[in-house]
Amino acid sequence: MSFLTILLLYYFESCIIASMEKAVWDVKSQFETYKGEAVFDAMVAEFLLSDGRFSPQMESTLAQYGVTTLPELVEKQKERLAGLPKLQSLFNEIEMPLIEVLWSMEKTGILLDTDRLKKTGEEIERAIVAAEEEIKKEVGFEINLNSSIQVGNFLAEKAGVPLAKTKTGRYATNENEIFQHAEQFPIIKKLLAYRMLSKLRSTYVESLISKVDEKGRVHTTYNQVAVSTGRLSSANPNLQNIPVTSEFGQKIKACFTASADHVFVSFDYSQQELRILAHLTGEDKLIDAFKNNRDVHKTTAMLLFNVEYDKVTKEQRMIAKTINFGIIYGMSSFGMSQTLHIPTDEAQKFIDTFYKTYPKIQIYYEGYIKQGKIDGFVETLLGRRRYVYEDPKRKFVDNNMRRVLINYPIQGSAADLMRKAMIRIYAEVVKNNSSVKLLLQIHDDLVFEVKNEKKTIDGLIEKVRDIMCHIHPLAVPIEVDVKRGKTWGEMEKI
DNA sequence: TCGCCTTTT
DNA sequence: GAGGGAAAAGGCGAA
Repeated sequence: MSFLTILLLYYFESCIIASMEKAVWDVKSQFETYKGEAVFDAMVAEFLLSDGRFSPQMESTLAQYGVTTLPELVEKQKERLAGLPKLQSLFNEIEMPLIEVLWSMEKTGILLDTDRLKKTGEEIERAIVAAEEEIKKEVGFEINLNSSIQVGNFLAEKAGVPLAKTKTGRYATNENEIFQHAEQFPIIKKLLAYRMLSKLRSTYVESLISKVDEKGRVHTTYNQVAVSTGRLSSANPNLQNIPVTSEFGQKIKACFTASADHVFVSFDYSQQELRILAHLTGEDKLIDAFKNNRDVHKTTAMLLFNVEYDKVTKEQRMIAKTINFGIIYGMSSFGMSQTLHIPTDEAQKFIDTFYKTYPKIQIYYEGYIKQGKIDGFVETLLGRRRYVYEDPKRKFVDNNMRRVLINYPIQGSAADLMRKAMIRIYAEVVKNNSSVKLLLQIHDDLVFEVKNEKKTIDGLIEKVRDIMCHIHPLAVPIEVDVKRGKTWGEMEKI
């Protein structure tokens, strides 16, 4: 057989394979129908190919490509992907295989102890009634505490609290705005307590109970194409924003329970975004800190305030932590001044000192933004793209775009690595193993339900940790914190 | 449907 | 001189 013949055969074979794939919009929502079949998800493809401003919609995508049916659309998407090798591999090796993983997680669901949640709900209810009574006594007339307009009017005009206005001219009553007057006006603390409880009741007690199936489990829906950085989102119910901070929040989380003879085991990437920052920028001081397993916020504080590592105070560490995360998000001096409650010029000084401390971070970002403007896009470690566009409706395009771009390679690469790890974990640990179920992903955290046997748990920990830590080697070691517990609210580090 | 507020990572 | 942390979901009031 000549070389040409082989090439031709290869060409025809790939055409046949390509033409056998079924063109589908949103495979996951109809997974039972297409299970085991070769499919091409046009929605998922369009998520990679589009400019990232909106989630892809079928009607408008068809119109945009000037076609009327899915096979015509897919043909054109394939042509585009063929010219973009990195995106093509991302599509074939990450995005398409992820569909089954998410489908499986959704279908499995998580057991909710509704009796316990109802009791917690009653406790919250009592606290709400008490708070409401106290507040209403002080207000002196009928008021709906859930109405920010009524509350704003009362605080500003009756109680005399000096409140700022929102952009639409109402009084701003958000926590950040009113908390600064809490000492002078004690009603504010009661109001904030009421708000927290009321939020817990409506969003996390009543709504969760209504979503339990006949087996006592709740099933979220993961959206693979909602977030341009490549993070997942979770809805109906959203299990990615279950409370963690307050005491009642913990109690709600403790109502998510492992089934009989099972436990939860969770794996949490530790400081993953800052490790990726160290990797992308090659900043030696940050790399050293991670290599030597030092506290990264403390390290920044040490360099920023020019003190010994062991002499860093709590407050210095807190400031350093704010700056570390602020840099990741492209925070402005104003944003930082709000968070730290300091003047903007002081915040600006911290930022300048940060960049002087870590010069390679500044050099990296200058080159990265410049290249992004030249190419018209920026990309993550695995080649996910964010196109640089200008929104004519917004005034300060450059600043906003800049913030988006600065955050993108960090959050996006972290999301890439998590997606890749989930696929390997599913294939190697979950799919053909009835003792292990993958239930949840909360951005840098995976939660499994595992048969409560030492051998199974130990095996899972070894395997999952190995996959997560070595999924894409960086210039710094990757670390994963492992926890276990009978409920999601009572996980203990192991 | 929009605006405000709150929750998470 | 404005307007300023990244990205989501969702409840509720007001219109």
